[in-house]
Amino acid sequence: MTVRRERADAARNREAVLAAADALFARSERPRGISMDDVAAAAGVGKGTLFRRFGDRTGLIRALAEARIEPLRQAVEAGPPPLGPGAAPRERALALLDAVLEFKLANRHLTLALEDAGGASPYQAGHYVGWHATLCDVLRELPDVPDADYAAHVLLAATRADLVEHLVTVEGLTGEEVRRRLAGFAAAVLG
Amino acid sequence: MTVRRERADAARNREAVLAAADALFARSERPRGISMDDVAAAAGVGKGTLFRRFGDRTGLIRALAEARIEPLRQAVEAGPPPLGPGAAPRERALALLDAVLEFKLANRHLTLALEDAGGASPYQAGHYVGWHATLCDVLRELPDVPDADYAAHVLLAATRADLVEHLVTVEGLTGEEVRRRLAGFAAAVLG
DNA sequence: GACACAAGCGGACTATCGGTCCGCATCGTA
DNA sequence: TACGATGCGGACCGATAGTCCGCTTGTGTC
Repeated sequence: MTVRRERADAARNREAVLAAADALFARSERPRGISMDDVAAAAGVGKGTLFRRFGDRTGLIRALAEARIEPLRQAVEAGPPPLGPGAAPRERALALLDAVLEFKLANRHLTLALEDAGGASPYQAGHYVGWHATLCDVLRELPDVPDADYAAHVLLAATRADLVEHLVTVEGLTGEEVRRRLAGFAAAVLG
Repeated sequence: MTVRRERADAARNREAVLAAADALFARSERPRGISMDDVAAAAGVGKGTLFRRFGDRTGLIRALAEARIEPLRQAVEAGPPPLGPGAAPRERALALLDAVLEFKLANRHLTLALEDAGGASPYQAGHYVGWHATLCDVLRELPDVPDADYAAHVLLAATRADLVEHLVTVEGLTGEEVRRRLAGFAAAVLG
């Protein structure tokens, strides 16, 4: 069983595509406005390369998001409290929600593209399932929250990309204000 | 100023299109899978007729939804309590949320199509703005809810079509169970 | 270094879909 | 019946996701 190493040019192209797509999505207001041709051209590769590597448009966006989310996932799974394990339930729940919101604020366009992606339910994406699971676990330890599963869904729904986008661009809030509001709301829910 | 009456054939076609689209969206699991050609064919009209009447795909879906939502809007604006004006704030808020959720449950595929529609933010749609405004007004009268504007957004986010869809099809809840959960959560938030 | 073969590349090509356009049919009216 | 306005329909267009296959390039072997 020899491990097939990735060819050097393939690795180079993968990086080029991810970097180009990242820049493109970060710059654009409307995710749907960026075509796969755009990404291929910006990365200086052929379209075939894109699709062989990432399967389809959704796959590309997911790969992009997954790379960005990874540090957060690590921090939640094995980082120091209050985000990592070991913190008091209430503090950890608040820290998780704030971290998720902060991530979405920092990557607005990308998360918008991700939650928009191709009609696939955002509720089945790996990162969402992970966040929901840990939030559930934590909420179950709080006596004031009767229905942890549902409460976790709703609290995470408060961080949805298009809601955040609306609060920032239409209602004119700053990122900090949105974070304060979520913190206040969540604190009330957690009792 | 003579009022230009709608021509008889135009009215007939409009009804045919709405009925056909309604049936098509109700039947299909994935809104994106239904093309304008499908609707035109099912209604027995040409594509041009569709677009002249409704502008674009989003316009058609909105027209469809608007017709369905109208009774709910009426009931909220001028119906009897607890949904209509005059009820105690807490009861009215709970009634509104339940009514919205019930609507989305009864029109799952249509609301899914609506919130998906063409990259347009669901937060700027007329019905959402209306629901949010009344919910805000009502919440402001409750001392236990500090940030009415944001709380209204989050509570309405708890009724989002794709979340409801996920709870029903993936987590296997019944509509009644979802309603109970929302009611429990909202009751806790309202104090 | 030369060779052979697998892995990867790229961009022309296809299918589909939203949306437009315009010659023709139909309606309402005098 | 005749006529102008309104509406119809489907051929057509441009864009875009995704496929395909002949060619190139990297890599392990002698």
